Amino acid sequence: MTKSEKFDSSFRVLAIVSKAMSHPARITILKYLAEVKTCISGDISKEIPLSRTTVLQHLKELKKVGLIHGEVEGSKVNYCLCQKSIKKYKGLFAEFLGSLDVEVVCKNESNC
Amino acid sequence: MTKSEKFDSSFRVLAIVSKAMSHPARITILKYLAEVKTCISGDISKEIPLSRTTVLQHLKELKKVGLIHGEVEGSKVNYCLCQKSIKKYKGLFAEFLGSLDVEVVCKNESNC
DNA sequence: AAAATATGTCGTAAATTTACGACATATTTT
DNA sequence: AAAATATGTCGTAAATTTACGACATATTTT
Repeated sequence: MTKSEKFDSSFRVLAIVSKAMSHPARITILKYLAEVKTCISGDISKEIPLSRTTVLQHLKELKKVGLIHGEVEGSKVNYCLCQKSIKKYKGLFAEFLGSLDVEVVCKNESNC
Repeated sequence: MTKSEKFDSSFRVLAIVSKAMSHPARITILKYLAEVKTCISGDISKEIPLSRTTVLQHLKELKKVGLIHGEVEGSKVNYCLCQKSIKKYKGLFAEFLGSLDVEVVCKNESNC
């Protein structure tokens, strides 16, 4: 259904990244990773009010778009922010939202 | 289920805006509105490869978070970008993604 | 070795999202 | 007034997302 090769490729990328950030748990995880400034164990269900499996699921979503990456170390997996993609996505969002910042002329001038 | 008062309020806002931008059709609509620099009829299904009702549905999503707003004018509705919220959200994203830009110290230094 | 810890894998229920068609209604056009 | 145009409202199917629990397995600890 959402077989959207119908849409512009760069728009699809933007949509995919947005989707990765479209859940408060995932935003919380990203922020947490930035705050502790280190890699965390995959089991951060103590920090997030969700079960371990659900948190794992969210970590997988973030990993899928490259916002984080995980390194296996013995019996645990350390997840870290991926600075490279974060910078890239920051640029993408700034560019896109910036491109929306234009003077719009409407008949009815009650702009919002 | 996603009764997430569990999460920080500002994180929830970010998630809601991200969700609004998480579909290529909606990104396309926003970009189109910026390009034509005017208000468009609710029926832009000629520009978007989706049916009229589906496009309407997407317009509603964008309206819900305030990225666009529609003005009824006779038998038609003109949708416009809402500069106010676009600027606000641009700031939010820049601030959030900027806050993720920190030096992360991991044991295994293969940062991405 | 046994217990504890950390993950991984499945399956599943409930909620949402996405995409449309069928109608109904209101407004313009001709 | 009739036809055309622009929306609005419903209902629905199929796909996805979200949240968990039950087990299985691998690795550390004790």
